[in-house]
Amino acid sequence: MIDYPLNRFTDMAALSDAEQKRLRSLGDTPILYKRAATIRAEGDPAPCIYLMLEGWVLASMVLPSGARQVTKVHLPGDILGTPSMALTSAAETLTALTDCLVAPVPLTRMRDLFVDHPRLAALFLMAVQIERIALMDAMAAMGKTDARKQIITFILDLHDRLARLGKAPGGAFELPMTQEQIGEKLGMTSVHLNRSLRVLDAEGLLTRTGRLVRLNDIETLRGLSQLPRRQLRTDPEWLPESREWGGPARDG
Amino acid sequence: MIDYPLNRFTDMAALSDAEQKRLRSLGDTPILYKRAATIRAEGDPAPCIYLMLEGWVLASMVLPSGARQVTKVHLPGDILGTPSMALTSAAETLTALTDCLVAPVPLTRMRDLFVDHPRLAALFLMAVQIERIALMDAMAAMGKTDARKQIITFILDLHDRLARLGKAPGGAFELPMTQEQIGEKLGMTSVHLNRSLRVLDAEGLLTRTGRLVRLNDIETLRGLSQLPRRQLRTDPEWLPESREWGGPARDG
DNA sequence: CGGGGCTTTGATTGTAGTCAAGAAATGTGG
DNA sequence: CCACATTTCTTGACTACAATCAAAGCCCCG
Repeated sequence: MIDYPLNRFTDMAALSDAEQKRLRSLGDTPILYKRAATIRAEGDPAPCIYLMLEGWVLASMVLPSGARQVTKVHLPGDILGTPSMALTSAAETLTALTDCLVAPVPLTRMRDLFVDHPRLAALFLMAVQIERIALMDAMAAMGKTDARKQIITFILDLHDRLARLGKAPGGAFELPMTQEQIGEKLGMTSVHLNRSLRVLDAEGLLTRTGRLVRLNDIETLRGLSQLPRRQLRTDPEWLPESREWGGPARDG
Repeated sequence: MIDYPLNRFTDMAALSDAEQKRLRSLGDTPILYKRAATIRAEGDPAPCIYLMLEGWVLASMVLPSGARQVTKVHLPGDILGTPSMALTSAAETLTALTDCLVAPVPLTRMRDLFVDHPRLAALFLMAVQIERIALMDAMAAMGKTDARKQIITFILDLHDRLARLGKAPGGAFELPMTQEQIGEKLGMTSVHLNRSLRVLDAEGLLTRTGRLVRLNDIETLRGLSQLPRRQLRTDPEWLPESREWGGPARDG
């Protein structure tokens, strides 16, 4: 029974007590990874996924050329490592950006979730689709947008996700990534990223003080961002009904 | 009961008779869309997903700037429109590249699938994860790769998917896309795509005759492609058991 | 108070975008 | 089956955004 942000699920539908309990008992005892630790490397066996409780985690893959592409910046409440559910070995490397807390969920336990709680399974599927849309959006930004707008889109996305967790007071937050890593996310070199960042700084749109980023004019930034605002479907009529009982609780 | 390629499911696990039957009765009567028809536009309501039986379909999104990004080229056996399951309106526009046949599946019917057949629900989830990995790969190729290698990766992916359907005899296939559309997929202008294509042609790696593409040296091309070959997890031990009975058949 | 990673800046190169126009292919109607 | 209209493809000339290479300054941490 761990205290874990359920927003990935509750954003889309109300959960019964039994469901909340089930989700909270889904993960094993959380593990603490230190900053820069590798949680799981590309190619490793992938017998579990992870619920993220605290910290920042980078998901990335390395191409044969040696170049690294960051595919996702994960925040608390995210579910890590799910793309690899369908593969014999992990598709992405998961690296701790800060000290962080993650609870492993053996895939065999996911089976029970699918059997006992079709509603939670459906919500899990929706969460995955949301991630997929995030990838589509990132891809569109990369393909069709110049560096400056891409940075705005990225920072704004982080801001909105942190704000939902109450972690971006006054439009400011700590960004624990090097410019190299941000560049690897956006598909540009750190040099070019740096220049573009200072342009944004000079324009007064955002201020950086060390790793602290402050969005000075969120509305203007939102206007410049090239992505549609997605509207979550809450309580879709196709969701299966809640089940009050959903199989034996694992921990008594 | 429609004849539909089940490879998206059977690639990963054997299906019981009941399961096959259920999948084949999932879709409504197939609809024929003519070339260039819009199956569903971005922003439309999205009450269903689609099973694809025949033809080619493009999934794309348009940015505020007016630029279009193609997010996926769909082939027979694919499941269309699933990203929008989690949204109030469709995230992508689905356009028929050729005359094509698709069977709509109302989302309410997906609910029954989740309730009656947890095993099929889990396989569906895995199929979605595969799509997500495809997006990650495409993203990596865009961010970290030059035009020539990106084209190789794209053509090779199409080839492999068609070959699995027996539609790329001798390493050749019809590609019913304009260079503009291919450019919109790869994040480059049609002019630049054209020049890069002719380079590949001049190098002898691939031959184009009208819309017919022939891969002359697949092994060399595969070596140049910058993506890892993903290995599907077949029959993962965490899959729920088959159910012989899975709710009332819809059509008797 | 070093030292190593990170950031910043400059100079130069190169890949890809833009604009434009002619050629080829494709589709349409008579 | 041909003639015309419309896309699509191809090519050239020029521009610009981003990569590369290199070095200096900064800052945090031990």
